[in-house]
Amino acid sequence: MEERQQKLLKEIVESYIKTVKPVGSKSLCEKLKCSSATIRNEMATLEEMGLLEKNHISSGRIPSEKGYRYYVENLMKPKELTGEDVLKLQTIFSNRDLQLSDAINQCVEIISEITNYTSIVLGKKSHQNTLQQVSIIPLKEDKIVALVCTDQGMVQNRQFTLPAHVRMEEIVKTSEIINKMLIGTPIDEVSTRLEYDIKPIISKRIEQYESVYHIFMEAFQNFATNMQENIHFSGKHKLIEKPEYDNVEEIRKITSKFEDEDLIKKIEEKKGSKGINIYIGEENEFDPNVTVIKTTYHYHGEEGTIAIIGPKRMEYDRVVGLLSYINENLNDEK
Amino acid sequence: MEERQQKLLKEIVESYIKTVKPVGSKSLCEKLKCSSATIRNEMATLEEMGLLEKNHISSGRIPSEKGYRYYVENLMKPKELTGEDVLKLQTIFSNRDLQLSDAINQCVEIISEITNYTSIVLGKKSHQNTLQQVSIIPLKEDKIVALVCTDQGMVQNRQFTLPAHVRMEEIVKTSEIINKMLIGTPIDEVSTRLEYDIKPIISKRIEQYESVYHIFMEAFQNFATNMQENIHFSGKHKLIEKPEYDNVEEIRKITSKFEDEDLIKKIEEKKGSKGINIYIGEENEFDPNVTVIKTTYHYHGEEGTIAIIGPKRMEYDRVVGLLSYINENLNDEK
DNA sequence: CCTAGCACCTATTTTATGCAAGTGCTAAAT
DNA sequence: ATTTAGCACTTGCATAAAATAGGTGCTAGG
Repeated sequence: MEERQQKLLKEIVESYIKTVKPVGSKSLCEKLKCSSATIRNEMATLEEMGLLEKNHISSGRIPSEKGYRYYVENLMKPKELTGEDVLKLQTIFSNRDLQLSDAINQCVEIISEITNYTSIVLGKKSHQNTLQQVSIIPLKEDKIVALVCTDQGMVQNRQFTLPAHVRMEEIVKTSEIINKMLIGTPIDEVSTRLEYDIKPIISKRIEQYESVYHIFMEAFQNFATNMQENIHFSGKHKLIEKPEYDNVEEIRKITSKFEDEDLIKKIEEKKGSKGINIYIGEENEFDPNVTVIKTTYHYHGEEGTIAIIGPKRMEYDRVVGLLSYINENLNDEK
Repeated sequence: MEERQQKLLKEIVESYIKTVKPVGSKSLCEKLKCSSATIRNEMATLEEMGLLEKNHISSGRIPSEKGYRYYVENLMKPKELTGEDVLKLQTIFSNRDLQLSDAINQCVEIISEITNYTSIVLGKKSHQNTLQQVSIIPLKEDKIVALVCTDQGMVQNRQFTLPAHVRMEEIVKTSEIINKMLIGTPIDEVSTRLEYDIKPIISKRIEQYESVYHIFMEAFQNFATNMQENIHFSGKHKLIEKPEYDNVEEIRKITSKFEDEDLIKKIEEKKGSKGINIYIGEENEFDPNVTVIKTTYHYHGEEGTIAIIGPKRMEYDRVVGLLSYINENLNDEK
């Protein structure tokens, strides 16, 4: 592609991102140092290539999805974060006493605030966590709380009512056995080890071992579930405040989608490459009118996805810059 | 107020709730067994009383806020729940192993589903909980997790990095002292007791007692904070799908409000009477175009508010019926 | 290869018009 | 003293017609 065409495309994309108005040939004369007629010719060829679109036969051009993609891959320069923004993020990252999950959640709030788009963190998993301790706390009546804590300090708890004939001591004894044998086991292998290592042992010593086994089994499964179901949004309203959302139906549609957890999870499931992934319009499965930019973090035993949702005319340079920074700072080097 | 006027108001309110269309005099002839002219006369007097309004000089009447209030207080009969709905709610209430908070959250989902309005649970507090156990779990390096568990099985945890010169044994010893002395203390008194009972003791035995004291202090404050900040929404989209939300600005406004936690909390703070409280339009501080109906629950040591947000033409009879049921079933008798 | 000029499109805004729904008032009926 | 019928009048809404603005494509000349 010729250089002037590239420059033209770049100008059109950036102008449209800024103004949301189809861009006409006249407005670019100065920047490209040629007449509107010349620009119209070039525009026509860019349109033939599928990089530009017209709303109606005679209004300015807007970038097509293919146009955005070309822009993202060839023309855009990620923007460096401002010192101010870096500072905001660093204060979160460096707060060592903040539970990691909370830190990430706060991080997403900041992202939404500085980008002005909707952002999500989701799919938190903890499979690099290992078991640190199981605790049983007896309550009154036949109730207990079972706690699971990992080496990274994640804690989940679940309440149980003891089945008839199961005595407290048996539960406690089992928890001690688990603590003796399974500490250091990756958290997502615990269920398996529980079945193959622990069950045979307690079956010899405990009468109602099936019930006891089930309690611990559920406690660990609860851990896995709670970890994965976590979806944290920030700035839902930012998206619908963009001027492209100028009709009621469209807003309702997107608002419903925000509440559809299964759909949100699709954002996470879509496998991309390392680093930053960009899904423009039809490329993403969430909504054909938005762009999703996401990255993953693997940090202190927790992993998850951070995604930003904005209109297709997203400020790619700023968002990519920001997510790159986060991606670099939130990944343990191997 | 004359009986016929009451009946007229009732019909108008109920018709408007159903159809969202201003109701004209003709449409009510049959129900009231008189001519449209008579009805027009009565309407005029109801309007003078401030119970009805007109959009423009000549379109049917709609109820004013005062009209809704009169309806709610004098004309409406709360609707009994259907057996089906009762069943749905009972399955939640009767699941004894569900953490109460989770049960309430699920409850709110159901409420939103069966009413088709937005619902919230908020302001969960735990001041009837008493301390059951404090646990310290050491992690690698100088990190620890401090756990607080109440007699009702609520658990909160917080991670700390030990300050220099503070040894693990000192923390553990302190936690033992707390467990010996403070078990059974109402959870919101623990901070005070920590200062007046525990601090003097450890100051004699532990060198860096100020640091140790601070860790536990923070752990308990963390408990209080986490308990109170909890806001759980369900069905945000239900409200904006109502036909009165037919313009973009209005939808954006309400969506922003949904994300404003301080504003949401005002719903809880507004003190009302026991039982069900109804705030119509200007009467609530959330948004003058909606009605908020709320009730509180005090159940197994947890208390909080459940609120339903809908348009002013809310189906008061159904919602009040539902919330009454919940109010009855979710309050320990004194 | 670039540019000026002009005919031509199409969306948007403005203006005009007719129609539907409902009211208020007056006068007659009960 | 109420209730009702009749009618003039008001307003909103929908539809159509006209004017406007922004921009294009093409042609011809530099």
